[in-house]
Amino acid sequence: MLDPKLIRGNLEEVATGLAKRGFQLDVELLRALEEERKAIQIKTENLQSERNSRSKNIGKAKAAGEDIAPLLKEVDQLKQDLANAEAELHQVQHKLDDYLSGVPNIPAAEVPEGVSEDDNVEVRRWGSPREFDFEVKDHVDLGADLGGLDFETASKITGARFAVMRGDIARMHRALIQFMLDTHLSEHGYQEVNVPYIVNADSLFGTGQLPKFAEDLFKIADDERDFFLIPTAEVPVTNLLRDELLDKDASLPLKFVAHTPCFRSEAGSHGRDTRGMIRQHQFEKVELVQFVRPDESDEALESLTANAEAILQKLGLPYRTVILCGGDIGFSAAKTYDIEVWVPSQDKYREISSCSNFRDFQARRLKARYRDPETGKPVLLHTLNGSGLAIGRTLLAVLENYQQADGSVLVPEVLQPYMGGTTKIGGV
RNA sequence: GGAAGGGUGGCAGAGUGGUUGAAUGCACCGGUCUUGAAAACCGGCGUAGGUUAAUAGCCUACCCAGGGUUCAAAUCCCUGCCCUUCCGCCA
Repeated sequence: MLDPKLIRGNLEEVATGLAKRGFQLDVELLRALEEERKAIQIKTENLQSERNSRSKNIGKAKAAGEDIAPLLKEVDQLKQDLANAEAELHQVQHKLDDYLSGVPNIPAAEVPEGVSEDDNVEVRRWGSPREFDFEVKDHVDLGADLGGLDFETASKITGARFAVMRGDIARMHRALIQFMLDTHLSEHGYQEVNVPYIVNADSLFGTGQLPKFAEDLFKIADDERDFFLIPTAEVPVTNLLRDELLDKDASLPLKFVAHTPCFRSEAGSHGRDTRGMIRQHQFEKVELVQFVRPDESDEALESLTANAEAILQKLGLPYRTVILCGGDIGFSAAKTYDIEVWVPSQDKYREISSCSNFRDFQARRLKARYRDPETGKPVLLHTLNGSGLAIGRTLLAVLENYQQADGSVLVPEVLQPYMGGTTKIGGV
């Protein structure tokens, strides 16, 4: 959520900022609603004030043993007027809230102009794609030949966009999780958390998935409760601080790492990436989340992104990092770097991590604050998160980049300790 | 699933219809005292919204949430959520 005061006082500037991401702010609607709100609120509060003072007088009169009947008569009309005014005020406020909760974050100044992912700008590249002297297989064929990746059985058990992993591939999948967690823990200073995979609507509102993106989520069928499967650990982890006010001596930044499954309905993605592990309804992810002071979030995004990139470097996987253009940036984000890993079978880089600075956009929805040691006043935190990394896509990248002519796959050195010293999957 | 008891400020914990945004203690901030610290004493100390040039005043809201009763609700009624204890079941 944007700061209502900012919008009120800088309508045109806000509209211009949002235009960069292709969002057209309804300036006229906001101006009208705001004008209405102001008038009704003042009226309502005046009536409330009058009710309060009259009620106090009645109390005093009664205590003094006076006849209060005439006083009650006086206040009769007031009661009705107040009820009307309050109802009217609620209505306007709901209209404003409904509209504002659907307004996305303003892109940062350095976010490039553009309308689609084609306009994203590469900021750096690491490693160089390997030259293969044989015909590369994609991970689906590799996995099938190795007997460790099975999409047919998964579709029997559940349906499309699920996978069964077996043997060394399942083990490598688990090894990747452990390796990433350990690296972020011991080298990057994150604290491990284990969180619920089912969340309520308030949590999803806090991080921005609701109210606009309900169709991307799996909702649990339950008459009594509004529960959803998490689309990313960002939701439960960022909501750790919902409705919290950190003590002024709280140590910031707070850096959390969590491993969770993620569930996405992939509505609107029909026909895209239907083959293989790229786009599944269920996948696992190691997620990085930071809560920082407002003046430190720009720098925090750089280090968080570097933390995610470090995983790819240790795994020896070539990648590039792009900054998302205005048209491609997510609803809640002010600035996002995507990290894209080299996928040999597709001869291109594919997203494996998305690292974003949300500034105070999520924190305002969440009411996640800390007490400024200088002023003693509550201040909204800045939130950031990024995949560090998506496990399925990392597995896919390892399989394809480390494949050998005989169909076997070498195990990256850093994973070997997590696989009982195994150096190769398949082959002889 | 059955039974009972609870949700009040950063924390603990009073308060059952009226001048209570809320006693008291702890914590915290400022001051006095002290060589310094502690103790003691004095003062301050919630959040959000509105108005405003103002982080000055003033007004409003908030005692889990949402409704209701009333001139007036932390206090009474209803619904929901959450927590605790006991029993049952269960990984």
